[in-house]
Amino acid sequence: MRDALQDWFERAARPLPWRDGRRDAYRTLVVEVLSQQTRIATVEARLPGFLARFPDLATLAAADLDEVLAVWSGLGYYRRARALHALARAVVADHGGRLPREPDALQRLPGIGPYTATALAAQAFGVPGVAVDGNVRRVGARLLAAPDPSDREVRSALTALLWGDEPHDGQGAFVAEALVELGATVCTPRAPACPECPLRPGCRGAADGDPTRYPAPRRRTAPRPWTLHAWLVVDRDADGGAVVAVERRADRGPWAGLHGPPWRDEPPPDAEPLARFVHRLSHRTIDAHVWRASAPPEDADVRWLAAADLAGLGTAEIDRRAFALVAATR
DNA sequence: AACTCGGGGTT
DNA sequence: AACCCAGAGTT
Repeated sequence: MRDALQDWFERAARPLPWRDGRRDAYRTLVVEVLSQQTRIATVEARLPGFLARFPDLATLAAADLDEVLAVWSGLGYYRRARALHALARAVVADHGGRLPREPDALQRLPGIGPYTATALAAQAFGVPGVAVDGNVRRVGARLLAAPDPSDREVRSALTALLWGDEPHDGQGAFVAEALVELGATVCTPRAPACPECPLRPGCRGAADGDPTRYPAPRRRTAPRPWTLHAWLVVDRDADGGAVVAVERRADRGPWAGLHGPPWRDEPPPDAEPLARFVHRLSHRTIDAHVWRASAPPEDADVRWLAAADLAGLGTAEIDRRAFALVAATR
């Protein structure tokens, strides 16, 4: 079965930019962290910019956190950027500047969980294993015809199917990546292409006739409503150019450490409404109001920046949407 | 085990 | 409007 998977992978895998034969550990790390809960098309688009600014682990470790957040702007889950920066510093401090090879050691680093540790060890260092992400969880659930198997059950079933017992060193470095690829391109959520699947002979879900019954849809907590008011304060600097009040958020909470206009639970007094939009997060539905205020909130510690300077800051999408209205204040 | 944390593509 | 994305960290 492992040979069938390998044949399929070599024939059908998407030609992603990082599948070029170079298995540079740092680049693989960056790809994996960027890929967490993020579509591959987005990773393809943003990887070059990240690597241009932080071409190696030492450069990343030496950078300021704010520079990393700036490059991460718009990607979401900004904790990943903080963790990746902390990881680079930890590897320099504790591992001589080289990533450890073993999954257990990798998982002790910031931002590296069970999936990324296994995937990174496999792709960067050839350590065979089954990395269970959302794609592989679906492959495993269908293989077992199980509505909600644990990650351990999925790993165990796939290990048994592909190796018989334990992963063999040297013969399965491709497996982790191939299983994810299979879930992403063949064993898709709504319309799996079972005739193309190298694992079909062992798949109970396909044998039962409707593999899309597995896994059962995840119960999600409904997004809670949240109302926020942006205090957009536009002033003139000494040269008459427009400058806007910018606040850096605290280091915890949503959009930690990113820059935006001051956002508060209450609108500014005597303010002119500029816009209102809905901004959706996975667990929040934000009713965002943007006001032109005459002054920042009293508790705000703001910097005054021209529009051109905003590009170099770490900002979230909701901030960009508010700042885009500065032009409307003329 | 349930929440938090982004933003957007697919169907 | 669901559903989910090459998940990890915290409570």
